[in-house]
Amino acid sequence: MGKSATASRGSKARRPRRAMAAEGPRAGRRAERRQAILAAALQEFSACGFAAARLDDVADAAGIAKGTIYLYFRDKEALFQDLIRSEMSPVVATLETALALDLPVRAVAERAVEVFVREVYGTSRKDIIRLIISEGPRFPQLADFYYREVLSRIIAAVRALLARALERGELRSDAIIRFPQLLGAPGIVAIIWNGLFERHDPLDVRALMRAHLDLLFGEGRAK
Amino acid sequence: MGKSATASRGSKARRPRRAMAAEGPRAGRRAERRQAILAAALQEFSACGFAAARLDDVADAAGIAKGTIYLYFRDKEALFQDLIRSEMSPVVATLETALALDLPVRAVAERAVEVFVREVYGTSRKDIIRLIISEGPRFPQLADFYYREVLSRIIAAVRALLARALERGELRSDAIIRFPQLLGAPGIVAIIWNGLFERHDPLDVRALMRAHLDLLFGEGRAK
Amino acid sequence: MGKSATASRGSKARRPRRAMAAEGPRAGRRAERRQAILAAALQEFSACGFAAARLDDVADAAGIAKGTIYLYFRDKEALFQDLIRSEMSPVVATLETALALDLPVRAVAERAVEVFVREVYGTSRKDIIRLIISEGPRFPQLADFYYREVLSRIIAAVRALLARALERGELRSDAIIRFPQLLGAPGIVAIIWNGLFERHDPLDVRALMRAHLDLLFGEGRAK
Amino acid sequence: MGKSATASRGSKARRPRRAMAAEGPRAGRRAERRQAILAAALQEFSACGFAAARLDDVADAAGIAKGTIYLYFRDKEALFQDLIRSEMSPVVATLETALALDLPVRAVAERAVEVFVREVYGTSRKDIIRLIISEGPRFPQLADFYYREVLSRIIAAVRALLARALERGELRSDAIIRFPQLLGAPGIVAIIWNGLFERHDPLDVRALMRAHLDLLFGEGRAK
DNA sequence: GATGAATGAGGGTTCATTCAT
DNA sequence: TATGAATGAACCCTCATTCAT
Repeated sequence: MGKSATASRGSKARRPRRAMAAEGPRAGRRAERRQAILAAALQEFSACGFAAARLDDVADAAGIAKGTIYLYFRDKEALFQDLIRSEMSPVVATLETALALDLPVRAVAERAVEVFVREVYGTSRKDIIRLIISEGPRFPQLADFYYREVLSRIIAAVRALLARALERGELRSDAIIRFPQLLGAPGIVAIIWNGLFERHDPLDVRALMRAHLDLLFGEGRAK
Repeated sequence: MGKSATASRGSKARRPRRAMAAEGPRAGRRAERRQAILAAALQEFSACGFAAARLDDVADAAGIAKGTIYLYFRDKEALFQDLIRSEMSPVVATLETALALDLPVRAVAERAVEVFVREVYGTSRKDIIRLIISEGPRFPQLADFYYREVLSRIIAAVRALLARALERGELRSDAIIRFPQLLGAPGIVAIIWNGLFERHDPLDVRALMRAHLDLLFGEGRAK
Repeated sequence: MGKSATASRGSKARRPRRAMAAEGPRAGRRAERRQAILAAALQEFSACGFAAARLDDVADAAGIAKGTIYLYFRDKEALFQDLIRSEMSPVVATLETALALDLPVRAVAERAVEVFVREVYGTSRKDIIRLIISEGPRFPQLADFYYREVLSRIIAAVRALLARALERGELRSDAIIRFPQLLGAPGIVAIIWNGLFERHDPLDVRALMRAHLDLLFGEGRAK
Repeated sequence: MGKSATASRGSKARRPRRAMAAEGPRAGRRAERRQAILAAALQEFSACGFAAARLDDVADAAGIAKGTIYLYFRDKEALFQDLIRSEMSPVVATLETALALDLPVRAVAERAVEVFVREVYGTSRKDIIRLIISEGPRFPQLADFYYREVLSRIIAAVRALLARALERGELRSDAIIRFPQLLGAPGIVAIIWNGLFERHDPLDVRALMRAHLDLLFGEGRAK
């Protein structure tokens, strides 16, 4: 991630407090470490929750010393919040793009399902969502951020899509426009189910979400 | 003496606090206190999560001394699990009853929505469900219990209801029979939304769930 | 999360504090601290017994923070056991050497008495023995260790010595070969007496043990 | 123990603060309970030591409620000290009598051994001695009491016996007069051994003590 | 920068002691 | 007198955070 080459500085110069990640071999190394810590943090926070996760274990998993974490993050909470923030943003654009396609709703919806399954449910972002659900109530800033940067944007895109569909007569009712949450509900439920009951009763997410689309739009296949 | 198995301390089976539950003035007082502790615990666990909740605060909220908790619960975890178990069981029967009514699906579904809104969403049981979602992954026993005693029973009742409906031609498709989770999805989403985004964008649960029913069964009103 | 086995917390094998013991400036400092803690622990455990000793006081006496103890010892019990083990082992070799000398029994015995008085009775090892006597019944592992690493080796050395003496006709009877404990008995009694009645009736250990040897071997002086 | 019959009082009379255990059915019951508590306390203190013994367990073992203990003993320490005091006194007289017999030392010594084995080693008094050894250093009053009421009296009796023996030429030396502790040493060692190493290497006390007498007085049998 | 030893506040749990019944 | 529920101080242990190297 961004490991471009810059002029290596004369080795005696006082190192310049890193004003803003000027790209250099140093900056590259720095970004790598940051990523390693975030990855380890995701692992630990997912497994234990915020309060019970131990920075000791994060450091171990990242292959660094405990103190080093504090060179990259102010404290445990900053690490946690940065983690959440950094993971979700990228997927939004992809979803927005998928939802903006000028196709029949059903087709768009199926693509969005694909994106969700591939980019969220099938990756560690699923765990990020779980963390937001679990810890969000204790971290209002986080919920705020998530609402502002992720949810509201997706909801807006969904609303636009559905408005188009309504005009074209592709929608049975306006219920889902008033409550676009309903479109994402099976995704949320799948993530929760996966965390709690997978071993009692495994769930086929894709099938679940397709079934949901069938209910919303009728049985017709699209694409 | 802690966890290592070396220091021998004759294995005095911890005497089982209260074998008898003969109703007496004592038993009444006891049950009251137990309830007070559970109520306080719900408050604390909901607010902080299991790990971060402090028994000191539970005691304060219950108006008792810290040590008293241990007269009623073996330890923090037992308190937590007892809390979950004791709160959820009662509602199951009510839901089962509602779902067993021999009426059109839509009518039954609306009644179930009512039960949910009144008995779960409108009460602290909503917080219990949040706790199960948040802490369940770290307490497999809890998830097991919840699946066995609550979910599987409700799902069975839902399936029975839907099978009846299918025979009568009241169902557009069998999708929801294959994934009865879809029926509960809006409830779950509402609870989560309530915890995270209520202040950005309040949600009318009843309307949300009605809208969902409209999507599933068509716009027709029932009852 | 304590003792119950329910809350799952991935079994992160506690990383083994210090694998390497390569002598460095760090290792030296480390060993010093360890010794300081052990010395403080001896003081506290001797004064209060295992159960009543407070790690807070150990830390104070060692001039460190409470938490630091746990960087060197797993828990209170490990500290206790390590203390016992580390203090007693060194003296065994010295005693074995003294007992293996090819001299008349009486002479050897007198040297052993000297070793005991100088290396045990006159040092804090006396307190270690008191601790073994007091706490051993509650710490079978400790009694086992002590029997295996200390007592049985001394007894074997004593038996060898006495067997030689018996052949040479230096022994009045074989009684003491059957019960080599009798040779050490005055040492034990002296330690106990010292702890209990020193202020009522001080005891001259050396004289006591010499008198005992007189009884066992006759009045003859040796050396 | 002292269950004599007195006039039972009219049941309305204010109970008279029990000035001094006036013998009555009440007093008898009281003494019984006291004994039960002491017996239970001996069990617990022996098994766990003073600090680790729990009054809860004492109460359970005595078949009474925890609070009741405080009707008979001021606090945990008083219970402990009363326990030690009450158990040892009786045996002193017996030993004094045995030691005062006008027989050859060896014979007297053998009788004393018998008394010890029967009245101490074979009974729970052995545990009392263990407790004095273990806890005495932390309870100076106890050591004082024990020295005054038990040890000094036995030592005096032993000295008198040995003085007689010396006059009659039954003694090889005066060593044992100077250190009468030597006579009891095997008893002490046996008690300690029993607590620590019995399962590694069981000990025949009687044989041990006889062997010791052989060493002190020569092989001759007596009686 | 990186390290990891050290810190010490904090929280779960125990248990001697009290007191209302 | 007897009870046993209730108390709360005390203590072990953890872990986020700091800082000398």
